[in-house]
Amino acid sequence: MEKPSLPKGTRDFGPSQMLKRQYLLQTIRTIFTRYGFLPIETPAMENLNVLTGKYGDEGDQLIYKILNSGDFIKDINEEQLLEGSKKILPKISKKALRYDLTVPFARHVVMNRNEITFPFKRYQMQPVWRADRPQKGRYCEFMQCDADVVGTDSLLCEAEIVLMIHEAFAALGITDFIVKINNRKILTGIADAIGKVGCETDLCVAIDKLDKIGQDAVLAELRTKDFTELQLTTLLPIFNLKGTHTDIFPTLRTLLKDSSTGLKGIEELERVYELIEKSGLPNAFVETDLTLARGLSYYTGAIFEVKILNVQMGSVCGGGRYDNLTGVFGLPNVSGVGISFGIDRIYDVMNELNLFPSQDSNATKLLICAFDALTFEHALPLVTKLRAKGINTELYPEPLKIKKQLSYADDKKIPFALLIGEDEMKSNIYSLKNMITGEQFNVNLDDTIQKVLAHA
RNA sequence: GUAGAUGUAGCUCAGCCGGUUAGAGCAUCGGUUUGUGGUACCGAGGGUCGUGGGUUCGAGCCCCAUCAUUUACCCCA
Repeated sequence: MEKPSLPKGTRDFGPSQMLKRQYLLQTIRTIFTRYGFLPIETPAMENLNVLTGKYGDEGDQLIYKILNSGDFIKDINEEQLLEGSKKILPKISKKALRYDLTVPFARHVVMNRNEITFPFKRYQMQPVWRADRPQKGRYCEFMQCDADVVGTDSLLCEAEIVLMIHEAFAALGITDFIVKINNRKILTGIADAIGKVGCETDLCVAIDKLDKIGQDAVLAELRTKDFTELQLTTLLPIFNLKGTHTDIFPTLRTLLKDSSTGLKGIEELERVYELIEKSGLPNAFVETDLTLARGLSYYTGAIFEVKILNVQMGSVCGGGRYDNLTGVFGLPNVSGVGISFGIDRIYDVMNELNLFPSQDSNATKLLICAFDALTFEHALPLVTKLRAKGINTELYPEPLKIKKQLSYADDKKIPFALLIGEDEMKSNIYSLKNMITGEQFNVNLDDTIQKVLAHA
């Protein structure tokens, strides 16, 4: 006998988990809809070349590739094998599981450009797959909830993303969170300003560790990446930029005065702050974090990440603006910006903080217990009538011992049981048992309907 | 890729210095109660101690290997 098992980083969801997940998804869906986003879905798999090259080298490594059907190795000779897996990959795999929802969305936009009215706002809630090493809050299969708008440069979209995040977390009861915001143009500007054009990634990776390993260790790491002492000295003031955006931006503007890209980034961020404030959210939980870089290589403007405070968990939301994602598929000048809620992490956090409301109201309300075959038949039309009244009703599928049937009701937390024996069948007066209080009433069908509905 | 931790009943875990027949709680099933659950009491089933080798008179315990799980780093939602 083989023992069943699950691939690592994947999970089953039982009924109680699913009810909570659906609540979470529904809450976010409602808010996306309120902001004018409409749903689409795309296939679990994409052609491999659609996905590769969009996420950076690390990202490409983590894409699950699907082997070609049939004899996938038939066109490979020994010589090619020796060239290594990277070379033969395109020969043995043409498809892959999607790594995020943004790239498939860009692909969808390009393919449907003639039907789509721009700006196009869509949301998408589907699983994605990453061949990562699982650990706390990290899974190989997880659900993302994306809202993106493409076809406009307007910074209102960035501002509305921040508003949506606030509204979503408020609806979920999460109050201690912070939206970290940055702009890739500022990062480019910083690299320009110290004369390391194009090295913003190395820079960010190092700066990001400032809190963890300290300034000296960061400088040491940068030296190994060929940063000169002069460049590091120029960089130093940037390390100390702390406080609100109004504190940071004047200094930053001076530091980046020679980089037109950097200045543009500052200007954009300032406008986003202004729009958020004018939309009526003056005390937004937003913080400019110059060390925020984000690995996905397609971002070009604003970048976001949301951290929940007081909980040990990586970021639960991420997103940003991408100017050229549709461009790589042949549709230039369509800028997009979006946000992705990582609902598996949000689920874990809400569970930890006990924020899920009871989901009992979604489950069965009434269990009908028949004592024997005859009363079982009698119960059949009753079930239909009760269901027609909108009451979630079950008839225990076999007329077993009442003990057994009530145990089932208790186990499933069904609040009412309707007992039907010979006497009840003859009189049409049934015993309705309240499973919570233990009280029992003699009722007809109408009373049953009323009592059960009243309980809800 | 790097480093650590852990694998004992369906689940969570005890198991002393290496010593006789490997335990508990929960869960499951049965009974006390053949028309009444959740509480209580009684009882039952359930184990190749991850796997393979080694040391030893003797291994759940020590050593080696291997597999699996998990945590942290990197990176990410």
